[in-house]
Amino acid sequence: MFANGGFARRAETPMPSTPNRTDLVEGLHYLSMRDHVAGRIASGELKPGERLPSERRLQTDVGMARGTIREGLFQLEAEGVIYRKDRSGWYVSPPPVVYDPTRWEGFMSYVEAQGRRPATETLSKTEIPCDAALAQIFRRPVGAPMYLIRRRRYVDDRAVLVESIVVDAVTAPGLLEHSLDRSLTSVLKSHYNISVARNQVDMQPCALTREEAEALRVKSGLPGLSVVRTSYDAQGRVVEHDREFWRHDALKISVDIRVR
Amino acid sequence: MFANGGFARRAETPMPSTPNRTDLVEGLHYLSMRDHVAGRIASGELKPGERLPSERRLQTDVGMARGTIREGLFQLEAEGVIYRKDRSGWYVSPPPVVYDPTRWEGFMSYVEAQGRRPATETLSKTEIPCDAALAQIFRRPVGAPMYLIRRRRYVDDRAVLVESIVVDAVTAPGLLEHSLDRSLTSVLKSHYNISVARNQVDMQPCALTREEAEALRVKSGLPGLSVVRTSYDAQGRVVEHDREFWRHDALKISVDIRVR
DNA sequence: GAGTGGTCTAGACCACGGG
DNA sequence: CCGTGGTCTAGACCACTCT
Repeated sequence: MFANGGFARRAETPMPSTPNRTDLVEGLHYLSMRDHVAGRIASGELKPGERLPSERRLQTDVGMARGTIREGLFQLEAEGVIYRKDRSGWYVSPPPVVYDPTRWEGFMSYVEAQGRRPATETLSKTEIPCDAALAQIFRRPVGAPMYLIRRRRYVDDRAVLVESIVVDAVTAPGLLEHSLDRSLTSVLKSHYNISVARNQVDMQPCALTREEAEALRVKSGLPGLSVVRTSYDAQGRVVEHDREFWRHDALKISVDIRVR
Repeated sequence: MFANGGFARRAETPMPSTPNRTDLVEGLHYLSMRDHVAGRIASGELKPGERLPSERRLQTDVGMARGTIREGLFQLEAEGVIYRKDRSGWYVSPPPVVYDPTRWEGFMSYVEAQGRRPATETLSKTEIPCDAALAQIFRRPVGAPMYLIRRRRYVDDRAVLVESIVVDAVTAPGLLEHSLDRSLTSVLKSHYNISVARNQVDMQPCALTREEAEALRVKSGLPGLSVVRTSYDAQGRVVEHDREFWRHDALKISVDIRVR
């Protein structure tokens, strides 16, 4: 298409019906470009994890300026269909993992249950003094000792989230000496007999700032999902405060609620 | 870190108050541009709902090409800080509404409870034959009569979501004759004695397709949040199947879960 | 070193809105 | 009508990866 002679006139069809998913012929170049690539993915020509042709290659393939090519790629990225590795190329996204905030299984469990391969990497673990914001959350004095744990988690070797966990050092003394590359909840349970009775979870679309973006090896400013979880024990004491930043295309939230 | 409890965008680097020349803080122009505008919003110079200067005006203000200006604006849009009305301009986003999928109050209730002004507009209501996908969800034969309701919902006069609701026509005969501009759940309860015992809710970042984008009067392909809810009664019968597309910047999800 | 995406410029024309 | 954002072109240089 758009073979020669410049521009196939934008015939802009009036769109009477409701085609919903597959928008057919579009007058806009970046949309045809998007559909061109989406078609090659849907047809199975390009499979999850595979690399797309380079932008300059696509440019000659479809005969558009590079900016227009990129506009189409950004759309597919926003849809979660493709993702990029910085300066390496564009790749077809694998399916998202399903997360149910009302369940207690940790990341390792539910990723594995979905037939994917989870991994956790501890980026840092330090003791910090409680600042004003944490003081309010934990109801502890400013300056009280806290543990700060930063971890990166993977699904099938793709980094999907970074998180910062804060735990009251008085509640779980010596926590940092344990291995934190698995479930933190189970460490708290088995070594400190702490169990969670209540979870407060907030989720919101966000943009990944430089720190998070670097940890996920993506471009700063890409859309992400922020998940903030505060866990309480039966006495209402804060056990854990966790702030996660997910790739926006890695996660699907699913909640099943029954009236009692 | 954790500087404040909210989700205001976190500055990557401190921004000097004089953005004249040699902004060495960020080597990248579109990031200084982004921070320039973000600063004017944070300082209160630009308030929620207000219009930003035009792109060409910003161009002369900060001395960059228009493409670079737009790159910065897209970042702020992804962060939910600003939004655009097609060909009208860029505006400062109002704060998001909080949605708890585990609660039963409808849209009208929880928006009002947050001091905002909700509104619902019925776009269409029709009877349709059950297709294959609906047949599976409702466990009804293909071709069985169904009601399809399309609505648009507002917060403070800004359209924030469009939804398509499907209800089994046999379960709620004559449903379309009632006013659907308020809570559908309460109509089902009061006129048909149907109450919901279980909710299955799925949420996933998505890109708004043309149909949804037009209904929200935004550009096709903008990031959004897809919320699919299926409601069941005490007998496990499907009461309602609802597919919502939200502006990505209009919503914050908050769940509070207690172990029983 | 070659190739990739990331950034940036300086134009242009268009469709649509009523700032 | 004029101004707006939306789209598109055709270059350029850079930082980074190693496809």
